[in-house]
Parts: sequence; C-alpha cells; structure tokens
Amino acid sequence: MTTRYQAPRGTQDVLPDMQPYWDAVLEGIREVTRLHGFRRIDTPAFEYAGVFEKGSGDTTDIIEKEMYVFEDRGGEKLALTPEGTPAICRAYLEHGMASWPQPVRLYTTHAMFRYDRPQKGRYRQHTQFDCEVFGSADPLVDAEVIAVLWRLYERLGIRNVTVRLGSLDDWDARRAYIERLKDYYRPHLEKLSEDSQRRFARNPLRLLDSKDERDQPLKEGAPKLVEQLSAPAQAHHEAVTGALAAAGIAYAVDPLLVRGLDYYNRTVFEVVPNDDERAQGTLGGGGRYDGLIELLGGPPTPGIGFGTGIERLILEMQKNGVAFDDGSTASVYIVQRAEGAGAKVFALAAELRDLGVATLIGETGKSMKAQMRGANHSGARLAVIIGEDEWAAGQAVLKDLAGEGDQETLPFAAVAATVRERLEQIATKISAAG
RNA sequence: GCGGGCGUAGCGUAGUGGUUAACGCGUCUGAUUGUGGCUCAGAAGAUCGAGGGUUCAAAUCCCUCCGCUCGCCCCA
Repeated sequence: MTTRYQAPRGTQDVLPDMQPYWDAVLEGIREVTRLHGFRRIDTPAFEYAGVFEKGSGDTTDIIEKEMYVFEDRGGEKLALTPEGTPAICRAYLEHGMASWPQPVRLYTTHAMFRYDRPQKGRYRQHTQFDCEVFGSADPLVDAEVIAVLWRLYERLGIRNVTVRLGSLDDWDARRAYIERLKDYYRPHLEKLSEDSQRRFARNPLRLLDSKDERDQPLKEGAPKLVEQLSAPAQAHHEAVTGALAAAGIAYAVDPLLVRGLDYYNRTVFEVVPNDDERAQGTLGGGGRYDGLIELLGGPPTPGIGFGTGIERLILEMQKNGVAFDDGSTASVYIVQRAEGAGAKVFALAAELRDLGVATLIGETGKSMKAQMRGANHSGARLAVIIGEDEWAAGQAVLKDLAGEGDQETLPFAAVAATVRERLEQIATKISAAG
C-alpha cells in the first residue's frame, strides 16, 4: 500500500466508531464538573511562548525539547499549548479573576501538543481534561480536586485505579531536602545508571522513580520527603489524606512520587491503573502550585489542579470492557423507487425531521434491494417504502425492520404522523422492558 | 535523542526466489420475493511502504530511506 497522505506522526483521526467513547467522556466531564461547581473556560490553541517558558520552568523537558514553538509572520514567538495550567493562569490574570468570588473553579478540555516520540498512549497531539482551583489553600480543596478525578473514572467504568499521593512540602523545605538527597547520593554516583547520573545533576527528585535495576538498592535507603515534612505541610498533608479516606477514595501515599513540573508545592498526585506499571500508563496527575500565579506576575495566589489525558482514559475504558452499541444514525429510511417521486419524498423527509425523527432517503435510481440494504446498514428502525404501485395509489408501506418485518400500507399523507406514533410505541415498549 | 519488532486490497492474514499474488471479513451487483438481515453466486479492490542493487527470474535476498509499533528518557 502506498500511503500518499497520512496524519502527521503522533496524531490520529478519531473515526466514527470511536466517537461514542468521546461522547461518554465529555458528557461525564460535564456532569462531574457540574457536581463540583466548576465552570468551563477555553483558552486558545497557542500562546506566547513565554507563558509556558515561565510557567512550566524552562529547564523541564516539556519546554526544552517538546514544545512546538514557531514564529508568526509578525515575528512573535508562539507555542502550541503543551500544558494547560499556565494558559489558564494567564487567563486568570488577564481577566482579573482575582476579583471574582473566591475560590475560582475552572475546567476545560484542550488539545495539547508535545514533540515526543509517540508510543502507546502517548501522542504529539492529545487532549486533556484540566481542572484548576485558584484562591484557596484549604486542604479540603486538594481533596476535592482529587475527588473530581475519582468520580469521573468511576462514572466512566474505570475500576482498579489508585491515587498515588505525595507532598513536595513548601519551596524552602523542598530545596533543603534536595540538598539532603544529593548528599545521600553523592558518594555513590558511580554505582548509578547513566540516566540517574544525569538526573543527579539535572533533576535529583527523579532519582527516586528510576526504573533501572542498578538504582533500586540506593533508592530504598534514600531520605523520603513525605516522611519529614515541615509542620505546616505535614498538617496539610494529613488533612488531605483524612478527607480522602472519609470519602472512600483509594489513595496510597507514595514517598517516591515525583511530578515533572517545577511549580508544584505540597500536594502532588497521580492516578495509575493498578495493573499497569508502564510509565505512560498514568491516567492523570496534578498538584498544588501556590507560587505559580505570582511567578507569572500576579499577586500571591494559591492554586491547585490536574490534567488527565482523554486518549488514555479511552484506552483504559476499553481495557475495562466498556463498549457501545453501533450508533444508529437514523430512525427512518425512505426507500423510493417511483419515477418522479423525488421532490415529494424529499418534502416527506423534511416533515419527519421537523417532528424530530432522524431520516435518510435511499439513493434515487437504486434498486429496492439495494435501498433496503442501505436501510439495514443505517440502523433505522422503520422503512417507508414507496414503489411504483404505492406512488400511483398515493400510498406508502411502513415496515418495521426489527423482528419479522411487519408491514402496513397507509396513505402517503399519513406517513409522518404514523411514523412518529410507531416510534413512540417502540420507545415506550423498550423503556418498559428495560 | 537511544534500542527492539514490523510494513502484502478498506481491515485481518497466507505466500520466503520460478506461471495472471491467495484467503477471510467488509464493500458493490445479482438469485431466492418490486422488500433488508440468513444462504448462495459474481464483481470491484494490491504500482506487495519507497528507491536502488543481486539474479535469466524478487513480495521473497542485500543496501538506503520512509512509516508504524513496543520500550528507554520524559510525560496525560
């Protein structure tokens, strides 16, 4: 096969068969955010690159090697959104949300772009459901944000997931901890994997989630931040875990949990399937970022949020056996096989649609058999058949495509009303049986 | 950026030097009925990922490139 045109690397088409999953996810998001009082915000597909360079930390991989940056024709340096939080923070500042009633709860679903090497569950364009809460440092808000995620997964039929919870303490305490961590590792540098030697220099926290066997022995004895939190961070952490436990959310405190972005403090979390140890099995993650708004030039403003990848959610739904019926696109299919009937048939279809009935018309000139096949494929429940005989007599045949295929003949003028009546009867029968 | 696997009709596969590249599903057309599904019959659909090389002869062997995929780094 010569594929002359194909979607760019790391992107994908969402074909009709997959749309029910997207519908279910988006509907779930709408419902769950409603229950938690979040309001929707949409930000542009691209931003000035500085928003992310400043917001995400310009030494993170996302910025250094994964961001799609480009100059527009006016010489502005722009970037396709690699991450939602900084963009929403920008909007918070731009629209003066600090003077809205606090806290401000926002959510969005947004296409994210990262120049990564694609693999299963990792794409150059993916979609994230993002939630952010600004203006509250209350640990109950941390728990609430996690609860939003949890409720969504539950609703979508995703079982067997665990919230991994950690705390990065506050900024100064974390810096001190990183020094302790480096002191611990420094005498053993040669024993570490090459990757971890690089981590030591660049991002010491990452030492803790190395998968390399050579790094495991040292990991166990390493100082754990979550076990030596400062008093305020410790109290905060306990309030979060207490709330989660009370709400029946399955969390596990993970002293080795590391989140990639610079701006987090205190609570960090991610949600992973219990049976999946792959690194990109992570369904969602987030944390508190009390310093971020200030970093972007605003007033000191606490914040917390998460992102969860919708493509990964859908993969996980499929793994959990969530399936959908083939969506039928029509309720009625008009089979028309009569010279000169086209305009009248078209008007009938319009009448049916005015009544809210999804209607398709068989292709003019095709055989009755071919049109009936079309009716079958369309998923329509009823067929309206107008052959030469019916047309000449001013009639139409109404056929039930389920079961035996019962038929009734009726005057053409009565078709629309009868169709609606029959569909209503069928609907009540189904709901009575269901 | 690094390493492994794989590229044959829309999809899933068979074919590993030798006639017009095969099968299943799907699509289209027809038969049984001016009427779908089941069954049956037929048709369309493949420059065998691309380019080059070896050979009398290449889907099959060699080289290069491209793409997909899995893993690492990292992330949703």
